Amino acid sequence: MVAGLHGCAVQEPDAARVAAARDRLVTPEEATRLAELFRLLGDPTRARLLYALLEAGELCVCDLSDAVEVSDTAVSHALRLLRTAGIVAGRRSGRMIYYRLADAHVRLLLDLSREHLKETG
Amino acid sequence: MVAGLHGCAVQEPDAARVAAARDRLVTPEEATRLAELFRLLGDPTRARLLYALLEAGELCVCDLSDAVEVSDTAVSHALRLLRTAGIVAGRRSGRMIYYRLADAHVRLLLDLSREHLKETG
DNA sequence: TGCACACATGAACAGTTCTTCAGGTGTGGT
DNA sequence: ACCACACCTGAAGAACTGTTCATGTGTGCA
Repeated sequence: MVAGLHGCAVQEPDAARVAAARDRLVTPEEATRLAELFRLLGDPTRARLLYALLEAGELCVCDLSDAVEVSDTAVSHALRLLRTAGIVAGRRSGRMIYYRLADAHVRLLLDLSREHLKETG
Repeated sequence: MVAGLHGCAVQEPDAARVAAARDRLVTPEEATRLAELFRLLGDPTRARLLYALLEAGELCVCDLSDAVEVSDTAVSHALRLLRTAGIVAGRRSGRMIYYRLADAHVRLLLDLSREHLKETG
């Protein structure tokens, strides 16, 4: 029995590790879902919105538009994606809608990511 | 003095919070850099590669290609981006190159992100 | 030296993404 | 009732992204 259909010829010693990497804890579907989460954080406009909310706690769309220096339309589109994903939530007060971070884990990710700046310069 | 050039008409009570959100800790440039980091994690293939490395510690390209079920060429392209960003590093051994996570913060982010799965279902 | 394997790289193409523009909803003031 | 404001939404176009295909580099083996 020679090598299988896929991958490199050396399979005996690494098969166990490959299996471990594939089966344990994070399934392909889960990794894809987490990638989706990271993808939402991986846009300059959305990231700046989120960090602004992390600092300020709660801001309306026009304040966000002002803080991030992006058109209110673009902010609205960005917030819709974040809202749909449950990352932010809005609260209407008069004509304004105040947005806040709505996911504790995302808050932790944002906090933790700031540490990255100090090291990588 | 009426409202400024930008944003909503209500500016007095929120000006301080907007300023805080803009000035404190995370600058626009930093947020953009962090977005770039998240963007790299925000692709299914790259995310699966990273979680595989998180589990297995060290894997060669063909093992990764097998584990993630993506062509070795696609893996190579993905690894190049991650390598350039300092997220992974390669070690040559014979004809194979073994990759590993090279950034402690990214490792933390990946670990922390897994918690997200438990809550959001 | 020659071949096979593991991996890298460049070009090209399909799919996706983000912004802007134009128009729509809902709320408050007069 | 009307208008202005804060915000939302759909369509459209430019820019970007990720994969595949074809080819190139480097290592080990005979």
